[in-house]
Amino acid sequence: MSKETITGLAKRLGISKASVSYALNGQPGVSELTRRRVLDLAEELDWYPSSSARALSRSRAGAVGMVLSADPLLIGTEPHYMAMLAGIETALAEGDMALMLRMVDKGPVQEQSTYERWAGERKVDGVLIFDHLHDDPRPTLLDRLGLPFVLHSAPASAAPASYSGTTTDHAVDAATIVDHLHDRGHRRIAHVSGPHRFVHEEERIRGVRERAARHGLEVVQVETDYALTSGHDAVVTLLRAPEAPVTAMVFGNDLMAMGGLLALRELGLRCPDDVAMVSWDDSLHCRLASPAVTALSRNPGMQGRVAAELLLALLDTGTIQTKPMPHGELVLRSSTATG
Amino acid sequence: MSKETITGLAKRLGISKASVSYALNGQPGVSELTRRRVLDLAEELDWYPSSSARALSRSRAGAVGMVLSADPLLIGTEPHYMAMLAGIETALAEGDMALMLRMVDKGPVQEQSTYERWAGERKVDGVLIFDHLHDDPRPTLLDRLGLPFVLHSAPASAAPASYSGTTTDHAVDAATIVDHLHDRGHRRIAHVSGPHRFVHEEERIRGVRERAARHGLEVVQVETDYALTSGHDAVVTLLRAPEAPVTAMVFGNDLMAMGGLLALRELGLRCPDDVAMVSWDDSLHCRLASPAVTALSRNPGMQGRVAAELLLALLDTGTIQTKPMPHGELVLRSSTATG
DNA sequence: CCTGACTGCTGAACCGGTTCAGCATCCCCT
DNA sequence: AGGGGATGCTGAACCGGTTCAGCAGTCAGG
Repeated sequence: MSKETITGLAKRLGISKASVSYALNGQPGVSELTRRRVLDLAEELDWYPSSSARALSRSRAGAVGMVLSADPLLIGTEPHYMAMLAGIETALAEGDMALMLRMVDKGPVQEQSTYERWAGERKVDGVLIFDHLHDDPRPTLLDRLGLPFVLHSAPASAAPASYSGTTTDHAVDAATIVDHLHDRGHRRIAHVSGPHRFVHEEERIRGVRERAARHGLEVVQVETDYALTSGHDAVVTLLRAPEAPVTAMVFGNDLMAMGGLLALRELGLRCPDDVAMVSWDDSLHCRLASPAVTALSRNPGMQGRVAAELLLALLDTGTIQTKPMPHGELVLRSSTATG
Repeated sequence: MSKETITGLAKRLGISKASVSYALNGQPGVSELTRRRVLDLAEELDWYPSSSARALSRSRAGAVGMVLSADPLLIGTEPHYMAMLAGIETALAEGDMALMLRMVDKGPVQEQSTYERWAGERKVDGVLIFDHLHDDPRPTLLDRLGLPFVLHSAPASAAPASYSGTTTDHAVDAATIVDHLHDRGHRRIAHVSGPHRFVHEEERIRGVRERAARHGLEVVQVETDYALTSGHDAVVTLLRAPEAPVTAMVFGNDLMAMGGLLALRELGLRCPDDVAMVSWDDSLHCRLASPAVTALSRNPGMQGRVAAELLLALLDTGTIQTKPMPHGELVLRSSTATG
């Protein structure tokens, strides 16, 4: 039980607190000999400076926060989040920052009051936000609170220069997907997207529509909410429609694609023979499904890592930068194979 | 930007810091009138006391830590972790505690040095540990460090009374699974377990063996490491064995069960006709697989929540308690259906 | 009328670090 | 020999809360 403090160390060594502090932090003002003596003693006692005392005097918490604002069920089943989190944590650990995690289910209000609280208590030095919304209230709020932030994975078209973030060009990804379906001979496709309030969904929708137009493809758009059952229901509705049926479907995430597969099976239809499928997120689900589902692989772990690094840079040096993420790569699987 | 401090509040109200502090914390020593005035002003300015100053003077961090010690790939694909995390976070939020998360991949050494650091810096008030090992060094270490902890999901047989934790009776779960396979007419089964260094795996293995013996079943044990490919490889090995083949397999987690299904498909065998399968963890993977896999549902979210509540109680009142978790329920699916 | 308990409040110490201004030394240069 | 600039160190203030001892004022009981 190390009840040791900096004063204790100083006494043992017969020097002042100040010198110990300088020595520990690699600051000038102490001789190399003294520095060594301090570091050695600290190691020997395995003593670490109290994080709260440090936070208080430096006015820096040494932690960044992240709010996962979603249905716990969705969070639990979406491998995407965990992969992203793992990337983020790795980068933060290297920058010697702790990750403070909060999960809220009652939507944006809870998320925002979490930020207010964190800012007021100075509990985190910055936050990472994602899933950019139309008229997103968060950047304004965070600016007002003076809480630095990085906006992760904002659509390229909506990328604002006034704050740090990673951007994704969904138009390119849309083109990749649509081109593939066109190659495979599809002429009428459905796009089952997530909620339109997400800016990235809008960009995807526009991307799909424009690229499809170029090829002379018809597109049916359906808005849903990323849940497994929504994917299922969307497919049922699509296939019951009076118009000519689509021959391929693009899903906004892997869960909906899985729901779609279930629906197809129920309806006695086969994939890809009757309907081909593509998921906008790749995950183990897509690999394991039968048929395995063609999906856009976007490496959420690496992306999370980059976002975290941007945040560290912002906190360290105040550098505001925007980093475009690499385009997704379409992993071809059976769900879009041609007979 | 609230640069307000407790001194500021005190000045505005013309009273002392001490009174403001008492008022805020619901402590006696101030009149109801004064308390109201303080609380109202705090609300109006939306001011919150600095967490680091508070942590320093109370010597309490207001956060608990958790180290996820596993291959990032495994973490990202195991829905189990996320569900548990969601439950834990919910309980902590209610107890007004923050969750500090760290992910390490280089195994136990990193995990232990994280605890040393956290304890030294007094960055967390307690930690949650899980995946109890044989001769687990962590309880001893944490005791030495004076860091309170809760051991989540320790096997009932190994439950020590000296510290708080949740326990799981794997023998009962093993019986549930074995009974089911016996009912379905299997006489020779395989048990593909996780690493034996986990105490719960040992308890499961013993549980399966004993129950099987009672029914006169033969059991083939295989030790692996929870990875998808390990499940796959185990199945290939099992089915190539010269002895009589098993007709049912029990997998230590959902990923291995998925790997097993893949292997079966490759070998041109059918589930459940040629080999039946059961997973010890339920998850979306089991539901979505084809055939859907019979699995033991254990509600990791609820269990995480209970563990977090134990930790809160321990920190609050020092209460050491052991809570047994409900037995798992076998969700019957096609992978063990009879013709 | 005096005592003692209780209420409401305050000044000051304290938590454990960081950081600034200031003070010796010592060395180099002219 | 003396001025100027590093170098190495220290005392004290400060970060923003909590908490303790103490001090008036009030009020009930003997």
